[in-house]
Amino acid sequence: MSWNDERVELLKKLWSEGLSASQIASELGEVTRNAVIGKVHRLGLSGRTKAAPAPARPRAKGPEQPQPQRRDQPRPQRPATIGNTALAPELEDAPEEAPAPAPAVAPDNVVTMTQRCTIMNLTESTCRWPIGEPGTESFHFCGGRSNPGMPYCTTHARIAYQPVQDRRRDRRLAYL
DNA sequence: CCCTGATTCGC
DNA sequence: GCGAATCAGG
Repeated sequence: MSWNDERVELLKKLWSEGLSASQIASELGEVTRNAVIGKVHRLGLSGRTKAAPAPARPRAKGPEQPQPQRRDQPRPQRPATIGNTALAPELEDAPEEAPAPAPAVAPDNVVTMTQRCTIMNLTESTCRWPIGEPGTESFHFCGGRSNPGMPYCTTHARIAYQPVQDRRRDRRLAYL
């Protein structure tokens, strides 16, 4: 696959949004993060503004060369939810430790729309129920419509916020 | 060890 | 131009 206009555009967009090269690579598909970084530099949009933690590395190997390039300016703080971190909403005590999308007790809501939300598609109104192994390519979020004030859709909220008394007794845990 | 981005250089 | 390899760091 090559860098057609669409892909370059998406690259620019995502990069400017503060996503990491690997995240962008995953999103684009069929490219490695190296490819993304290389392209980013070629496009001249490196260093999304940032302090200057890395002054300038001449690289240990090979003959040294003058480095005309510069890339340091104050960086604007990345969006709150980046890096494969975060996303665990702090619920008082609901999810315990195993948020298991349990198909066990089939929810009446059969139409749990799984829109395959990636991290960047999450908004205030999208269900943040994690699906898959965090950190892997297939990992995504439910993406259904969340209820006001709640990070999950109705179906997943029911699983996450189980009534105290119910929580006590058995619930078979089943991961997706 | 996981991850970042940066740089070089053979292709 | 492309991107793997490599580097420097968190």
